[in-house]
Amino acid sequence: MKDVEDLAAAPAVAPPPPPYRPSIFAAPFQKVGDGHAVELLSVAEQEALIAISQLVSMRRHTLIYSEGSEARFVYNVVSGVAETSQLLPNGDRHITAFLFARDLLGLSVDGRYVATARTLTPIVAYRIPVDALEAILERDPRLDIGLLCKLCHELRASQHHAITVSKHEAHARVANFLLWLEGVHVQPAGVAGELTLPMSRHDVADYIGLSVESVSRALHVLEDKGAVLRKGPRTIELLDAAKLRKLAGQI
Amino acid sequence: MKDVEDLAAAPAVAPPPPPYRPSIFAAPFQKVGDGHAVELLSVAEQEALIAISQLVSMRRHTLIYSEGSEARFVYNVVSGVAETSQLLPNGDRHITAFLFARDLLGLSVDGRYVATARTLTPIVAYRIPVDALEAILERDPRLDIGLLCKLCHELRASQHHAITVSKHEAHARVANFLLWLEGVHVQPAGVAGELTLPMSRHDVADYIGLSVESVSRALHVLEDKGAVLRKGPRTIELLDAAKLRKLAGQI
DNA sequence: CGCTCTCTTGAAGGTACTCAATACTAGTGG
DNA sequence: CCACTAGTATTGAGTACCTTCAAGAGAGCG
Repeated sequence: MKDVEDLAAAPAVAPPPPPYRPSIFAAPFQKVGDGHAVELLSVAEQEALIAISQLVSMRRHTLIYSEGSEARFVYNVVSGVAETSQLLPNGDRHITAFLFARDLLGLSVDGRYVATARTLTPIVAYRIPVDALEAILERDPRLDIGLLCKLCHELRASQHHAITVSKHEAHARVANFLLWLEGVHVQPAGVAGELTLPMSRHDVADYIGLSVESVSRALHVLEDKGAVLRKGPRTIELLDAAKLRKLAGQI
Repeated sequence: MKDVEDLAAAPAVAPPPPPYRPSIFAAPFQKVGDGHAVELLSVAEQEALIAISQLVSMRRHTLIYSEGSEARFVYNVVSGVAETSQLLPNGDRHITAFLFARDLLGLSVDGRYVATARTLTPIVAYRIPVDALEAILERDPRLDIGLLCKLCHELRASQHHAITVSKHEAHARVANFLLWLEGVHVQPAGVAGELTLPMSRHDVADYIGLSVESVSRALHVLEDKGAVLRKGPRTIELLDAAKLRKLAGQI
């Protein structure tokens, strides 16, 4: 696994803008809209970001950046799935987030990345230099507000994740995870109600705080109760969403 | 317990600015400083916030706002401790955050508060109308960046919380909680190494995802191992910080 | 000073974890 | 195209931990 930032001299540059544009998607905190996520970047802001960014593509299972290394870029995912993780002192790995199209990654503190990021699928993303971004932020208050919304959105997701992970039995956590994934992950042209998992059982386990075996057993339970059907390790059909919600503790 | 926003006609207005000023405290994401939290508001920004805000004080165990109600204010805590919580469908209560001086509360989505907030101690805070705040944000990019830093800080805290809560045994969670509290909660003039808990066992349990009894037992374990000493239900002396860190899994 | 609420402690039961072995998938090379 | 292989996923048995239910001790408030 190679760190793409080390390849700065010869990055894999994807084709020009047309099909892809920078995009930030989140629910605004203002009382406009119906509470659903909307595009937060104006065309002008997209243009400004395109001007300072580079569209890069990476293969699956590629290290994007490492925890603790100098944070020079922020990434805006165009397509594909990535994950951010942190290594705990005892050797356990905790996945802090899965990131999809229209998400941002590259959170840093004191100029250093707080997590390790890697791709789970082939990915296309805008790579935005932080110093150039900061220069834009100084001048464009509307862009700042868009980012504020996105961060609020992320914060809320993280709090929701903490809830999922703290209470609930194993099968409830997995049920919650499947429902969440169905909502956020745009499926690659498949059968309706069929969920394609871009991550391994190990990733799922490290995300919801269970052992790999428990995830497997939990899926078995959900299948036994008729809520889902395992069609393959990475393919799960949601048979009964209502039942799944009930098993997830969402009553 | 009364909702202070319903008392808008006659709020408890605290004395003029001198001793208290709006303050936002967080670690910036830029590579300046030593990685520690710093004040993010300039004097001019503090003045601007004072101009649109009202300094309010509330008694202990007072409802500040309810989940789902219209989000008209953001609060900047000056002194005291508050908590935000969410009620789960199954009746469990999950505490999303404890908030101290220099923290912000009032996160909303689509104009509605996402959690219920209540005071744990007597509290003094700036109550900032969101519409007036948005007007300032439109014009002051630097303030936006301050808020971005604060949100990053919160997001990181929330992710750390999710980690604490997902892995780890009961005594490790409690040890982590005590160490975290020592770091963020300015102690009310007490003995060095002595921790005053502003929240009940029930609150702690709902925060770290354990039962009240398990929290109690975990404290017993930490005491048995010589890491802490319970001097009272709300007073805990940290005898051996290194040992506590080891028990917390921070090695 | 007594009451109530909070906190602690005890015992039984259930759930997830660890260790271990087997089945399967997918990627590789012949 | 097929066989092989390494990694991934599932299943089983035993153990350790947390939760629940229950009762008692302590603190704080009127």
